[in-house]
Amino acid sequence: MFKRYLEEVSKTSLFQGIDIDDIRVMLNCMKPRMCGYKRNDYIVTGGDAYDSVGIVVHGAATVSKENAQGNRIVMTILKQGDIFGEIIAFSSQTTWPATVQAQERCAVLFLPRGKIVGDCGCDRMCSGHKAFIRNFLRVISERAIMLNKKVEYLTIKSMSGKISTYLLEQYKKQGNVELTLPLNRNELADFLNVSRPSMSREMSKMRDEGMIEFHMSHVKIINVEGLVQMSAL
Amino acid sequence: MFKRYLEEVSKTSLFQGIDIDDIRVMLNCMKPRMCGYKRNDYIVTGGDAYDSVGIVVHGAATVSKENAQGNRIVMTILKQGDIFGEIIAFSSQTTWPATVQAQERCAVLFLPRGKIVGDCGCDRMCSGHKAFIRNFLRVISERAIMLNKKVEYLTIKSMSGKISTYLLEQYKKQGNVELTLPLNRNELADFLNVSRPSMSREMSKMRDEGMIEFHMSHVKIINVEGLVQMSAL
DNA sequence: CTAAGTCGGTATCTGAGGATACATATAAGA
DNA sequence: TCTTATATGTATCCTCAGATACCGACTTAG
Repeated sequence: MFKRYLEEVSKTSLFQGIDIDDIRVMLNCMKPRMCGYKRNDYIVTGGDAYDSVGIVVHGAATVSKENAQGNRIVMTILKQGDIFGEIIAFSSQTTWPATVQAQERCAVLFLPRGKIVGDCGCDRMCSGHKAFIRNFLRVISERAIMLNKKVEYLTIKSMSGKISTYLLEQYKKQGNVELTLPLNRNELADFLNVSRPSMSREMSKMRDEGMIEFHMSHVKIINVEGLVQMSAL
Repeated sequence: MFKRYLEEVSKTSLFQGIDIDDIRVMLNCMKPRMCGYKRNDYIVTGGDAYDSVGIVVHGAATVSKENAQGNRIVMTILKQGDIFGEIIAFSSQTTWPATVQAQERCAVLFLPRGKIVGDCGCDRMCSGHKAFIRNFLRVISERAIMLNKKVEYLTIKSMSGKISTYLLEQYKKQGNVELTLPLNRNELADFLNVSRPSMSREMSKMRDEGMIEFHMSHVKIINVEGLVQMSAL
């Protein structure tokens, strides 16, 4: 039944490093639900009863939320292999906090929340199950770490602080004062939760002060110490 | 060996709902390390090698981080029963991201990260182990959900938006337009990441506009619709 | 009962950064 | 190649909220 997508499933973060035969056994054990959707179909709707983690085995979907007014805000885009609903699987939450909608024809595998930590028939853990649980823990942990980082950025008050913190982090990650930013100005402004023109203004100011040089996505840090200084504001 | 603290351990979120005899078996199985500290001792230092989840079984400790400048910022205070290091246990992170320091004489139980999903000797899951794993998943999930909520608040630009969102959430939770705020003004301002006087000013403005009434921790919502309107800004 | 501390509201001043509009530069397409 | 769309830099204006100071209301300790 799931044969067709076994390949895709094995590539997802949740099944990473698990033998494909074990995955077959586990899927039989967990009794997942496979659903197909066409463009613009609602996969899950915010407020609906929650009972399963979703895996996009094919296609793409958008995760959106609407505020009290009814303005819809797209939060992320799910691609093949991405999962959704994993954070609330083990919480006391009983409804979907957001809406997931098919961006194109797509297929989704739903794993019942209760079956994840082996409430399934098999007494002993199926052989891949431990790895699966470890993967699940890893996925949630990484989400929490990512959110934590986001909170850190949002908590920085001044814009120069945000920008220099971001640049220093990239510097640390890329190990070179000549950086290639992975985000364009719009995305970066969005990530730092500031307006694009203001960010440009600030970056130009930093350039005038001799802290950095830049052209499009290329940034060169001139004064590391100065940036460190600014990052604390 | 751990008998003395078995009672405390059984009350922590990680061991919630597990039979005390099972806990004893599990502790033998997981080979945790029990350490005692006196006031101001460093329990773990940011940057040190990470290998275990910590449980404060007695006393209190502070979690702090220092920025590039060297300014130390206290992030949370751990009380008896609280755990730390749980978010990175299953990530690829290998060092402690923050420093934990004893605020008073205290005792900490360290559970090796590798032993949590039963790499221990016992082939089959010890009977309480599934519940333990489920608890662990719940704890991390709830942390992620909390962080997610925090991000949502921090992302709201205007102060009136933050305040009305907060009040509406409390309204929803308490089910009554007459609210009792669980935070005092300082804490609330801190949570919303704004300055206290500005918040007071804004709340007074909302009162003058006939949206709310308040006195100390008691707030009465007069115009729910109006608040909904504001929460979108 | 006084003194010192804590908590909350208010007023004034100021500046960081948002909104907007527009110019330029790069990329994509016809 | 010329055209169109998208990304980026810049200038102007103006608002929102931070900093600071101060007052009054309560609380707690001596």
